[in-house]
Amino acid sequence: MPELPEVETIKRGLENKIVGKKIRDIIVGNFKIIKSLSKSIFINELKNKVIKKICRRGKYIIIDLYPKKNLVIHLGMTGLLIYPYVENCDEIISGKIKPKHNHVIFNFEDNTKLVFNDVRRFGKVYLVSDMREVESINKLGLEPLEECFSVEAFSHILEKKKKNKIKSLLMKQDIIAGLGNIYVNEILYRANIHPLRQISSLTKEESKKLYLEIKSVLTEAVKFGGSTVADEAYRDTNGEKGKFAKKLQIYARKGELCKKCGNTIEVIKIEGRSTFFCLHCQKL
DNA sequence: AGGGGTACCTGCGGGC
DNA sequence: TGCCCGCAGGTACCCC
Repeated sequence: MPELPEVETIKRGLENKIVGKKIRDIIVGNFKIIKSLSKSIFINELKNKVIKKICRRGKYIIIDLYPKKNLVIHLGMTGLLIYPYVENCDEIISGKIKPKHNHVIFNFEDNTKLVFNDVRRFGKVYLVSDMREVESINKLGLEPLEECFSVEAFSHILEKKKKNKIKSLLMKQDIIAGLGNIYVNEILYRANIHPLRQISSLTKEESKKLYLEIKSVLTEAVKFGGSTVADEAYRDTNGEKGKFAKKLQIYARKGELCKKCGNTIEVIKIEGRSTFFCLHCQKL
């Protein structure tokens, strides 16, 4: 699912709409989604809390509540946050969003609802008093769109991880937080680097180009509200598709012709994930 | 340390 | 038409 641009789009959507609202009650349809607390505690703790602030870290959405608690949401592959959720909006938005996959419903005091819907149920919801309780967030690496992700920081990472294949490295959340399969494919294509290249083989120019493409692909994707590939699940909080999909030049384009050189786009599996590339533009 | 496999889920499209 | 297979934006855990 959602990688950094999609999660950032959802975060911005919620920010404009639910900050300041008070939670009246919660309906949890599937407790397997809820981590780190019993269901009754989860529901009781959330009642009467006010949404104070919304942040993003990697692919996580962090909702600060008052009195102090943090609601942390990871969308997995197919998680969605829909607001405002109204009866039958599933059909209006898209046949893809089925009410039977509404796993958590937040009812606000003004009678509006925020719905967490997730077909495949890989998503996770945590409620904690301290962010340090969410182990996986502690381990996240640099935020690629923040200043901390500088050319120097990136060179330092490459230096430390020389033996990795470049695609494997970019996919690691504990190194750079927020990249996933779509954007890694896209970034490597634009940087003309084969996904299986050993990091130690990258020239200075290639590393620099790669750094710039990470920043520019993500920035542009955020600007376009992320990517909804073909007719897949991702939607923003209003149920709208991400408009960056039509800008994707390599992802899911097996057999099509490379826009730069006209060669046929190939696909291989790397660590179990489909990896698309043009062997002419991205030499091994 | 890095690489591979599997598991967690549902739904869709293709091949037969 | 139906069944089986492989595939899908992620992560965690196991093994070598």
